[in-house]
Amino acid sequence: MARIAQTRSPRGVAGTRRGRPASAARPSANIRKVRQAGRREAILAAALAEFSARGFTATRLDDVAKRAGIAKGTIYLYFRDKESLFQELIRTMLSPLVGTIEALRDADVPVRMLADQLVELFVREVFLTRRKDVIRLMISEGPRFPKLAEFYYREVLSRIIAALRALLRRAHERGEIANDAVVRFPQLIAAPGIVAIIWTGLFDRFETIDVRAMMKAHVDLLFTQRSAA
Amino acid sequence: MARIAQTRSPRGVAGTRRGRPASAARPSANIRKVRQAGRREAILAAALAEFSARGFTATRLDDVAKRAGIAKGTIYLYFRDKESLFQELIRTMLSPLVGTIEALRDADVPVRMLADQLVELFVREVFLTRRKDVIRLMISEGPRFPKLAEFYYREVLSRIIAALRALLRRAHERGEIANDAVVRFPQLIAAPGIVAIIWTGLFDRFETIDVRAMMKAHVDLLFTQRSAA
DNA sequence: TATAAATGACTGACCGGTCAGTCATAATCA
DNA sequence: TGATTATGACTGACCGGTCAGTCATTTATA
Repeated sequence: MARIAQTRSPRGVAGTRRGRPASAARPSANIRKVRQAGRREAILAAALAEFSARGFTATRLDDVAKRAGIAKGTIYLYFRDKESLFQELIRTMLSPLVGTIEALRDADVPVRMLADQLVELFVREVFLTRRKDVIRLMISEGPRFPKLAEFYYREVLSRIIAALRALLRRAHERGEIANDAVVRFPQLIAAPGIVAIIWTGLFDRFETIDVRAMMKAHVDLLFTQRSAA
Repeated sequence: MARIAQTRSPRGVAGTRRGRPASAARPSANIRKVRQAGRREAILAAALAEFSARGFTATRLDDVAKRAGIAKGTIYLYFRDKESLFQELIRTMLSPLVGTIEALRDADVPVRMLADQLVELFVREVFLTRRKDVIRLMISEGPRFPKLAEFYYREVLSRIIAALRALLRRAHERGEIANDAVVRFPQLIAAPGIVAIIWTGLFDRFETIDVRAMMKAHVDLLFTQRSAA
Protein backbone atom coordinates (compact mmCIF):
# COMPACT_ATOMS: atom_id res chain seq x y z
CA MET A 1 0.00 0.00 0.00
CA ALA A 2 1.03 3.48 0.91
CA ARG A 3 3.42 4.12 -1.94
CA ILE A 4 5.63 7.10 -1.39
CA ALA A 5 4.67 10.22 -3.25
CA GLN A 6 7.51 12.70 -3.11
CA THR A 7 10.98 12.00 -4.42
CA ARG A 8 9.87 10.96 -7.83
CA SER A 9 12.98 9.39 -9.28
CA PRO A 10 13.94 5.76 -9.93
CA ARG A 11 11.19 3.63 -11.39
CA GLY A 12 9.52 6.47 -13.19
CA VAL A 13 12.76 7.61 -14.71
CA ALA A 14 13.90 4.17 -15.69
CA GLY A 15 10.55 3.50 -17.27
CA THR A 16 10.41 6.57 -19.50
CA ARG A 17 14.08 6.31 -20.15
CA ARG A 18 13.97 4.21 -23.33
CA GLY A 19 13.54 6.75 -26.12
CA ARG A 20 16.45 8.97 -25.17
CA PRO A 21 17.74 10.58 -28.45
CA ALA A 22 21.38 9.81 -27.83
CA SER A 23 23.72 9.93 -24.92
CA ALA A 24 24.92 13.16 -26.56
CA ALA A 25 24.26 16.63 -25.23
CA ARG A 26 25.73 16.28 -21.73
CA PRO A 27 29.57 16.43 -21.60
CA SER A 28 29.78 12.82 -20.65
CA ALA A 29 27.60 11.98 -17.75
CA ASN A 30 26.95 12.87 -14.26
CA ILE A 31 23.60 11.52 -15.17
CA ARG A 32 24.80 8.67 -13.10
CA LYS A 33 25.64 10.92 -10.19
CA VAL A 34 22.26 12.53 -10.40
CA ARG A 35 20.49 9.25 -10.55
CA GLN A 36 22.48 7.98 -7.61
CA ALA A 37 21.60 11.02 -5.57
CA GLY A 38 17.99 10.36 -6.44
CA ARG A 39 18.25 6.80 -5.28
CA ARG A 40 19.79 7.86 -2.05
CA GLU A 41 17.02 10.32 -1.40
CA ALA A 42 14.37 7.80 -2.32
CA ILE A 43 15.82 5.37 0.15
CA LEU A 44 15.97 8.00 2.88
CA ALA A 45 12.41 9.06 2.25
CA ALA A 46 11.19 5.48 2.32
CA ALA A 47 13.20 4.80 5.44
CA LEU A 48 11.69 7.80 7.19
CA ALA A 49 8.20 6.62 6.39
CA GLU A 50 8.85 3.11 7.61
CA PHE A 51 10.84 4.01 10.69
CA SER A 52 8.18 6.53 11.67
CA ALA A 53 5.41 4.04 11.29
CA ARG A 54 7.05 1.07 12.98
CA GLY A 55 10.10 2.17 14.90
CA PHE A 56 13.67 1.16 14.26
CA THR A 57 13.64 -2.50 15.22
CA ALA A 58 10.30 -3.40 13.70
CA THR A 59 11.12 -1.82 10.36
CA ARG A 60 11.93 -4.31 7.64
CA LEU A 61 14.48 -3.30 5.07
CA ASP A 62 12.46 -5.29 2.56
CA ASP A 63 9.67 -2.81 3.08
CA VAL A 64 11.97 0.16 2.80
CA ALA A 65 13.24 -1.22 -0.49
CA LYS A 66 9.77 -1.91 -1.81
CA ARG A 67 8.64 1.57 -0.90
CA ALA A 68 11.66 3.11 -2.56
CA GLY A 69 11.05 0.98 -5.63
CA ILE A 70 14.36 -0.81 -5.50
CA ALA A 71 15.76 -4.16 -4.45
CA LYS A 72 16.91 -4.70 -0.92
CA GLY A 73 20.49 -5.24 -1.94
CA THR A 74 20.62 -1.76 -3.40
CA ILE A 75 20.21 -0.25 0.03
CA TYR A 76 23.55 -1.73 0.92
CA LEU A 77 25.19 0.08 -1.96
CA TYR A 78 24.28 3.36 -0.29
CA PHE A 79 24.33 2.58 3.42
CA ARG A 80 26.52 0.30 5.47
CA ASP A 81 23.69 -1.26 7.42
CA LYS A 82 20.31 -0.62 8.96
CA GLU A 83 21.65 1.37 11.87
CA SER A 84 23.78 3.50 9.63
CA LEU A 85 20.77 4.24 7.44
CA PHE A 86 18.84 5.30 10.49
CA GLN A 87 21.53 7.57 11.81
CA GLU A 88 22.22 9.21 8.49
CA LEU A 89 18.53 9.81 8.07
CA ILE A 90 18.35 11.79 11.26
CA ARG A 91 21.56 13.66 10.62
CA THR A 92 20.51 14.63 7.14
CA MET A 93 17.17 15.94 8.25
CA LEU A 94 18.14 17.83 11.36
CA SER A 95 21.51 19.33 10.54
CA PRO A 96 20.08 22.10 8.34
CA LEU A 97 18.08 23.42 11.26
CA VAL A 98 21.10 24.77 13.05
CA GLY A 99 22.03 27.18 10.32
CA THR A 100 18.54 28.51 10.11
CA ILE A 101 18.36 29.15 13.81
CA GLU A 102 21.81 30.62 14.11
CA ALA A 103 20.91 32.99 11.33
CA LEU A 104 18.36 34.56 13.61
CA ARG A 105 20.81 34.89 16.46
CA ASP A 106 22.40 38.20 15.67
CA ALA A 107 19.42 39.94 14.19
CA ASP A 108 18.90 43.13 16.11
CA VAL A 109 15.16 43.22 16.39
CA PRO A 110 13.15 43.16 19.60
CA VAL A 111 13.31 39.67 21.07
CA ARG A 112 9.61 39.54 21.20
CA MET A 113 9.53 39.75 17.44
CA LEU A 114 12.24 37.15 17.17
CA ALA A 115 10.24 34.82 19.33
CA ASP A 116 7.28 35.15 17.02
CA GLN A 117 9.51 34.38 14.08
CA LEU A 118 10.82 31.36 15.92
CA VAL A 119 7.34 30.05 16.45
CA GLU A 120 6.54 30.58 12.81
CA LEU A 121 9.77 28.85 11.83
CA PHE A 122 8.99 25.89 14.00
CA VAL A 123 5.48 25.51 12.72
CA ARG A 124 6.41 25.88 9.09
CA GLU A 125 9.72 24.07 8.96
CA VAL A 126 9.22 21.41 11.54
CA PHE A 127 5.68 20.83 12.58
CA LEU A 128 4.20 20.87 9.11
CA THR A 129 6.98 18.84 7.56
CA ARG A 130 8.46 15.42 7.95
CA ARG A 131 11.02 16.88 10.28
CA LYS A 132 8.38 16.54 12.93
CA ASP A 133 8.57 12.79 12.43
CA VAL A 134 12.32 12.85 12.62
CA ILE A 135 12.16 14.59 15.95
CA ARG A 136 9.66 12.05 17.13
CA LEU A 137 12.06 9.33 16.06
CA MET A 138 14.88 11.04 17.88
CA ILE A 139 12.78 11.12 21.02
CA SER A 140 11.62 7.52 20.72
CA GLU A 141 14.77 5.80 19.59
CA GLY A 142 17.42 8.19 20.82
CA PRO A 143 17.98 6.52 24.17
CA ARG A 144 19.06 3.38 22.33
CA PHE A 145 21.47 5.26 20.05
CA PRO A 146 23.87 7.07 22.34
CA LYS A 147 26.04 8.10 19.42
CA LEU A 148 23.12 9.69 17.72
CA ALA A 149 21.98 11.46 20.85
CA GLU A 150 25.46 12.80 21.29
CA PHE A 151 25.59 14.03 17.72
CA TYR A 152 22.23 15.68 18.11
CA TYR A 153 23.17 17.32 21.36
CA ARG A 154 26.54 18.53 20.16
CA GLU A 155 25.66 19.60 16.65
CA VAL A 156 22.14 20.79 17.07
CA LEU A 157 20.71 21.26 20.51
CA SER A 158 23.63 22.76 22.40
CA ARG A 159 24.13 25.32 19.68
CA ILE A 160 20.51 26.29 19.57
CA ILE A 161 20.36 26.53 23.32
CA ALA A 162 23.51 28.60 23.51
CA ALA A 163 22.19 31.00 20.91
CA LEU A 164 18.86 31.24 22.67
CA ARG A 165 20.44 31.80 26.02
CA ALA A 166 22.58 34.68 24.81
CA LEU A 167 19.63 36.21 23.07
CA LEU A 168 17.36 35.89 26.04
CA ARG A 169 19.89 37.24 28.49
CA ARG A 170 20.29 40.33 26.40
CA ALA A 171 16.55 40.74 26.29
CA HIS A 172 16.24 40.28 30.00
CA GLU A 173 18.89 42.89 30.70
CA ARG A 174 17.12 45.30 28.41
CA GLY A 175 13.93 44.73 30.32
CA GLU A 176 12.15 43.10 27.43
CA ILE A 177 11.55 40.07 29.57
CA ALA A 178 10.25 40.49 33.09
CA ASN A 179 10.90 37.04 34.46
CA ASP A 180 14.26 35.34 34.09
CA ALA A 181 12.83 31.82 33.93
CA VAL A 182 13.47 31.41 30.22
CA VAL A 183 16.96 32.76 30.59
CA ARG A 184 17.76 30.04 33.06
CA PHE A 185 15.83 27.36 31.18
CA PRO A 186 15.80 28.10 27.47
CA GLN A 187 14.30 24.63 27.02
CA LEU A 188 11.04 26.18 28.10
CA ILE A 189 10.78 27.95 24.78
CA ALA A 190 10.67 24.67 22.94
CA ALA A 191 8.52 22.82 25.43
CA PRO A 192 5.13 23.52 23.85
CA GLY A 193 6.49 22.52 20.46
CA ILE A 194 7.78 19.22 21.78
CA VAL A 195 4.56 18.54 23.59
CA ALA A 196 2.59 19.31 20.46
CA ILE A 197 4.65 16.83 18.45
CA ILE A 198 4.09 14.11 21.00
CA TRP A 199 0.44 14.96 21.37
CA THR A 200 -0.37 14.78 17.70
CA GLY A 201 1.41 11.47 17.43
CA LEU A 202 -0.65 9.96 20.22
CA PHE A 203 -3.94 11.73 20.63
CA ASP A 204 -4.77 13.67 17.54
CA ARG A 205 -7.69 11.43 16.74
CA PHE A 206 -9.30 12.23 20.08
CA GLU A 207 -8.52 15.89 20.41
CA THR A 208 -6.59 18.05 18.02
CA ILE A 209 -4.26 20.74 19.16
CA ASP A 210 -3.66 24.10 17.54
CA VAL A 211 0.11 24.25 17.74
CA ARG A 212 0.52 27.73 16.49
CA ALA A 213 -2.05 29.09 18.90
CA MET A 214 -0.56 27.20 21.79
CA MET A 215 2.97 28.32 21.07
CA LYS A 216 1.87 31.91 20.59
CA ALA A 217 -0.01 31.83 23.85
CA HIS A 218 3.05 30.49 25.55
CA VAL A 219 5.27 33.17 24.07
CA ASP A 220 2.79 35.73 25.36
CA LEU A 221 3.33 34.29 28.79
CA LEU A 222 7.07 34.46 28.55
CA PHE A 223 6.95 38.07 27.55
CA THR A 224 4.24 39.24 29.88
CA GLN A 225 5.16 42.78 30.72
CA ARG A 226 4.64 44.22 34.08
CA SER A 227 1.80 46.59 33.47
CA ALA A 228 0.07 49.05 35.76
CA ALA A 229 -2.58 47.21 37.72
CA MET B 1 23.53 -10.30 36.08
CA ALA B 2 21.09 -7.79 37.37
CA ARG B 3 19.00 -10.14 39.44
CA ILE B 4 15.90 -8.46 40.64
CA ALA B 5 15.95 -7.55 44.28
CA GLN B 6 12.39 -6.90 45.38
CA THR B 7 9.70 -9.55 45.32
CA ARG B 8 11.52 -12.16 47.31
CA SER B 9 9.34 -15.23 46.85
CA PRO B 10 9.80 -18.54 45.09
CA ARG B 11 13.19 -20.13 45.36
CA GLY B 12 14.05 -18.52 48.67
CA VAL B 13 10.77 -19.49 50.24
CA ALA B 14 10.88 -23.00 48.93
CA GLY B 15 14.31 -23.38 50.45
CA THR B 16 13.40 -22.21 53.94
CA ARG B 17 10.04 -23.79 53.70
CA ARG B 18 10.89 -27.15 55.26
CA GLY B 19 10.55 -26.55 58.97
CA ARG B 20 7.04 -25.14 58.97
CA PRO B 21 5.43 -26.18 62.34
CA ALA B 22 2.35 -27.57 60.71
CA SER B 23 -0.03 -26.53 58.01
CA ALA B 24 -2.10 -25.36 60.96
CA ALA B 25 -2.49 -21.75 61.98
CA ARG B 26 -3.60 -20.36 58.60
CA PRO B 27 -7.04 -21.63 57.52
CA SER B 28 -5.46 -23.76 54.88
CA ALA B 29 -2.96 -22.06 52.63
CA ASN B 30 -2.83 -19.30 50.17
CA ILE B 31 0.91 -19.54 50.18
CA ARG B 32 0.39 -20.30 46.54
CA LYS B 33 -1.72 -17.21 46.02
CA VAL B 34 0.84 -15.02 47.68
CA ARG B 35 3.60 -16.48 45.65
CA GLN B 36 1.63 -15.90 42.49
CA ALA B 37 1.12 -12.24 43.22
CA GLY B 38 4.84 -11.96 43.80
CA ARG B 39 5.57 -13.59 40.50
CA ARG B 40 3.30 -11.27 38.64
CA GLU B 41 4.98 -8.27 40.15
CA ALA B 42 8.41 -9.66 39.49
CA ILE B 43 7.53 -10.15 35.85
CA LEU B 44 6.13 -6.65 35.56
CA ALA B 45 9.20 -5.14 37.17
CA ALA B 46 11.51 -7.09 34.91
CA ALA B 47 9.44 -6.19 31.88
CA LEU B 48 9.60 -2.51 32.74
CA ALA B 49 13.35 -2.65 33.00
CA GLU B 50 13.78 -4.46 29.70
CA PHE B 51 11.18 -2.53 27.75
CA SER B 52 12.68 0.72 29.00
CA ALA B 53 16.15 -0.27 28.00
CA ARG B 54 15.38 -1.74 24.58
CA GLY B 55 11.90 -0.77 23.51
CA PHE B 56 9.01 -3.10 22.86
CA THR B 57 10.13 -4.93 19.75
CA ALA B 58 13.76 -5.37 20.71
CA THR B 59 12.95 -6.76 24.13
CA ARG B 60 13.42 -10.51 24.41
CA LEU B 61 11.04 -12.36 26.67
CA ASP B 62 13.94 -14.64 27.47
CA ASP B 63 15.63 -11.67 29.09
CA VAL B 64 12.53 -10.64 30.96
CA ALA B 65 12.26 -14.16 32.34
CA LYS B 66 15.91 -14.28 33.30
CA ARG B 67 15.66 -10.96 35.07
CA ALA B 68 12.54 -12.05 36.92
CA GLY B 69 14.26 -15.26 37.89
CA ILE B 70 11.75 -17.53 36.21
CA ALA B 71 11.41 -19.58 33.06
CA LYS B 72 10.07 -18.04 29.92
CA GLY B 73 7.03 -20.25 29.87
CA THR B 74 5.92 -18.88 33.20
CA ILE B 75 5.33 -15.48 31.70
CA TYR B 76 2.58 -17.02 29.63
CA LEU B 77 0.82 -18.22 32.75
CA TYR B 78 0.35 -14.61 33.78
CA PHE B 79 0.05 -12.74 30.50
CA ARG B 80 -1.50 -13.70 27.21
CA ASP B 81 1.41 -12.56 25.10
CA LYS B 82 4.15 -9.99 24.79
CA GLU B 83 1.84 -7.19 23.77
CA SER B 84 -0.56 -7.94 26.58
CA LEU B 85 2.30 -7.84 29.06
CA PHE B 86 3.34 -4.48 27.73
CA GLN B 87 -0.12 -2.99 27.88
CA GLU B 88 -0.85 -4.25 31.36
CA LEU B 89 2.44 -2.88 32.53
CA ILE B 90 1.50 0.61 31.45
CA ARG B 91 -2.03 0.38 32.74
CA THR B 92 -0.91 -0.86 36.10
CA MET B 93 1.61 1.89 36.56
CA LEU B 94 -0.34 4.87 35.32
CA SER B 95 -3.88 4.23 36.46
CA PRO B 96 -3.21 5.17 40.09
CA LEU B 97 -2.19 8.65 39.01
CA VAL B 98 -5.69 9.73 38.15
CA GLY B 99 -7.03 9.30 41.63
CA THR B 100 -4.20 11.26 43.11
CA ILE B 101 -4.73 14.15 40.76
CA GLU B 102 -8.49 14.17 41.05
CA ALA B 103 -8.07 14.32 44.78
CA LEU B 104 -6.55 17.73 44.40
CA ARG B 105 -9.30 18.95 42.15
CA ASP B 106 -11.80 20.18 44.68
CA ALA B 107 -9.41 21.43 47.28
CA ASP B 108 -10.26 25.03 47.96
CA VAL B 109 -6.84 26.56 48.29
CA PRO B 110 -5.36 29.26 46.09
CA VAL B 111 -4.53 27.78 42.71
CA ARG B 112 -1.04 29.03 43.00
CA MET B 113 -0.57 26.78 45.98
CA LEU B 114 -2.18 23.90 44.15
CA ALA B 115 0.20 24.37 41.28
CA ASP B 116 3.15 24.11 43.61
CA GLN B 117 1.71 20.92 45.02
CA LEU B 118 1.26 19.60 41.52
CA VAL B 119 4.89 20.22 40.74
CA GLU B 120 5.91 18.50 43.92
CA LEU B 121 3.64 15.59 43.13
CA PHE B 122 5.07 15.23 39.68
CA VAL B 123 8.64 15.31 40.85
CA ARG B 124 8.12 12.92 43.70
CA GLU B 125 5.65 10.47 42.20
CA VAL B 126 6.70 10.48 38.59
CA PHE B 127 10.06 11.93 37.91
CA LEU B 128 11.86 10.23 40.74
CA THR B 129 10.16 6.89 40.22
CA ARG B 130 9.89 4.29 37.53
CA ARG B 131 6.71 5.95 36.38
CA LYS B 132 8.96 8.31 34.54
CA ASP B 133 10.11 5.38 32.44
CA VAL B 134 6.57 4.26 31.86
CA ILE B 135 5.69 7.66 30.51
CA ARG B 136 8.72 7.55 28.29
CA LEU B 137 7.54 4.19 27.03
CA MET B 138 4.10 5.58 26.42
CA ILE B 139 5.61 8.38 24.38
CA SER B 140 7.93 6.12 22.43
CA GLU B 141 5.72 3.16 21.74
CA GLY B 142 2.28 4.71 22.03
CA PRO B 143 1.88 5.53 18.36
CA ARG B 144 2.17 1.83 17.57
CA PHE B 145 -0.40 0.82 20.20
CA PRO B 146 -3.56 2.74 19.36
CA LYS B 147 -5.55 0.82 21.93
CA LEU B 148 -3.10 1.79 24.60
CA ALA B 149 -3.05 5.41 23.55
CA GLU B 150 -6.81 5.43 23.64
CA PHE B 151 -6.86 3.92 27.10
CA TYR B 152 -4.35 6.42 28.31
CA TYR B 153 -6.19 9.34 26.82
CA ARG B 154 -9.59 8.27 28.06
CA GLU B 155 -8.67 7.01 31.48
CA VAL B 156 -5.83 9.30 32.41
CA LEU B 157 -5.12 12.33 30.32
CA SER B 158 -8.57 13.58 29.48
CA ARG B 159 -9.56 13.41 33.12
CA ILE B 160 -6.51 15.23 34.30
CA ILE B 161 -6.93 17.88 31.65
CA ALA B 162 -10.60 18.34 32.44
CA ALA B 163 -9.84 18.77 36.10
CA LEU B 164 -7.05 21.18 35.38
CA ARG B 165 -9.15 23.21 33.01
CA ALA B 166 -11.96 23.68 35.50
CA LEU B 167 -9.49 24.60 38.18
CA LEU B 168 -7.67 27.07 36.03
CA ARG B 169 -10.79 28.71 34.72
CA ARG B 170 -11.94 29.34 38.27
CA ALA B 171 -8.59 30.82 39.08
CA HIS B 172 -8.64 33.00 36.03
CA GLU B 173 -12.06 34.35 36.87
CA ARG B 174 -10.94 35.12 40.37
CA GLY B 175 -8.02 37.04 38.97
CA GLU B 176 -5.43 34.66 40.35
CA ILE B 177 -4.12 34.16 36.84
CA ALA B 178 -3.50 37.16 34.64
CA ASN B 179 -3.10 35.47 31.30
CA ASP B 180 -5.63 32.93 30.03
CA ALA B 181 -3.09 30.91 28.07
CA VAL B 182 -3.07 28.00 30.51
CA VAL B 183 -6.81 28.00 30.64
CA ARG B 184 -6.95 27.46 26.93
CA PHE B 185 -4.01 25.07 26.86
CA PRO B 186 -3.74 23.19 30.13
CA GLN B 187 -1.13 21.02 28.43
CA LEU B 188 1.27 23.88 29.03
CA ILE B 189 1.35 23.03 32.70
CA ALA B 190 2.79 19.62 31.98
CA ALA B 191 5.08 20.69 29.18
CA PRO B 192 8.21 21.28 31.26
CA GLY B 193 7.72 17.95 32.98
CA ILE B 194 7.45 16.12 29.70
CA VAL B 195 10.46 17.91 28.31
CA ALA B 196 12.44 17.05 31.42
CA ILE B 197 11.60 13.37 31.05
CA ILE B 198 12.73 13.35 27.46
CA TRP B 199 15.80 15.40 28.20
CA THR B 200 17.07 13.16 30.95
CA GLY B 201 16.56 10.13 28.77
CA LEU B 202 18.63 11.59 25.98
CA PHE B 203 21.05 14.17 27.25
CA ASP B 204 21.55 13.77 30.93
CA ARG B 205 25.13 12.69 30.49
CA PHE B 206 25.95 15.95 28.70
CA GLU B 207 23.95 18.41 30.72
CA THR B 208 21.73 17.69 33.65
CA ILE B 209 18.49 19.49 34.22
CA ASP B 210 17.01 20.55 37.53
CA VAL B 211 13.43 19.51 36.97
CA ARG B 212 12.03 20.95 40.11
CA ALA B 213 13.66 24.30 39.51
CA MET B 214 12.53 24.38 35.91
CA MET B 215 8.98 23.50 36.72
CA LYS B 216 8.84 26.01 39.54
CA ALA B 217 10.21 28.71 37.30
CA HIS B 218 7.58 27.86 34.75
CA VAL B 219 4.79 27.99 37.29
CA ASP B 220 6.08 31.41 38.29
CA LEU B 221 5.63 32.47 34.73
CA LEU B 222 2.12 31.16 34.52
CA PHE B 223 1.11 33.03 37.64
CA THR B 224 2.94 36.26 37.03
CA GLN B 225 0.70 38.89 38.52
CA ARG B 226 0.21 42.22 36.98
CA SER B 227 2.12 44.46 39.34
CA ALA B 228 2.52 48.21 39.42
CA ALA B 229 5.35 49.13 37.11
C1' DT C 1 32.96 -5.23 -24.86
C1' DA C 2 34.45 -4.02 -20.22
C1' DT C 3 32.95 -2.05 -16.12
C1' DA C 4 29.82 -0.57 -12.78
C1' DA C 5 25.27 -0.90 -10.73
C1' DA C 6 21.39 -3.37 -9.38
C1' DT C 7 19.01 -7.46 -8.26
C1' DG C 8 16.74 -10.91 -5.31
C1' DA C 9 17.35 -15.71 -3.87
C1' DC C 10 19.53 -17.44 -0.10
C1' DT C 11 21.50 -18.16 4.62
C1' DG C 12 21.71 -18.46 9.36
C1' DA C 13 20.83 -16.24 13.66
C1' DC C 14 17.20 -15.01 16.37
C1' DC C 15 13.00 -15.05 19.07
C1' DG C 16 7.84 -15.45 20.21
C1' DG C 17 5.08 -18.85 21.51
C1' DT C 18 4.10 -24.00 22.74
C1' DC C 19 3.65 -28.10 25.43
C1' DA C 20 5.07 -32.57 27.43
C1' DG C 21 7.03 -33.47 31.55
C1' DT C 22 8.46 -32.42 36.58
C1' DC C 23 7.78 -31.62 41.30
C1' DA C 24 6.30 -28.88 45.31
C1' DT C 25 2.16 -28.43 47.54
C1' DA C 26 -2.65 -29.59 48.69
C1' DA C 27 -6.20 -32.82 49.48
C1' DT C 28 -7.64 -37.22 50.88
C1' DC C 29 -7.35 -41.27 53.38
C1' DA C 30 -6.09 -44.81 57.07
C1' DT D 1 -0.60 -37.89 62.36
C1' DG D 2 1.75 -40.03 58.52
C1' DA D 3 1.16 -42.06 53.96
C1' DT D 4 -0.87 -41.70 49.32
C1' DT D 5 -2.75 -39.49 45.55
C1' DA D 6 -4.16 -35.35 42.85
C1' DT D 7 -3.24 -30.82 41.29
C1' DG D 8 -1.40 -27.27 38.67
C1' DA D 9 2.55 -24.01 38.74
C1' DC D 10 6.67 -24.10 36.56
C1' DT D 11 10.15 -25.44 33.32
C1' DG D 12 12.96 -25.18 29.11
C1' DA D 13 13.79 -27.68 24.78
C1' DC D 14 11.83 -27.09 20.62
C1' DC D 15 9.47 -25.34 16.37
C1' DG D 16 8.35 -22.25 12.78
C1' DG D 17 8.45 -17.80 11.00
C1' DT D 18 11.12 -13.70 10.25
C1' DC D 19 14.61 -10.72 8.63
C1' DA D 20 19.45 -8.41 8.31
C1' DG D 21 22.92 -9.01 5.50
C1' DT D 22 25.47 -11.55 1.44
C1' DC D 23 26.82 -12.59 -3.16
C1' DA D 24 26.38 -14.93 -7.69
C1' DT D 25 24.00 -13.37 -11.54
C1' DT D 26 21.81 -10.04 -14.54
C1' DT D 27 21.27 -5.48 -16.47
C1' DA D 28 22.68 -0.89 -17.78
C1' DT D 29 26.25 2.21 -19.05
C1' DA D 30 30.60 4.13 -21.26
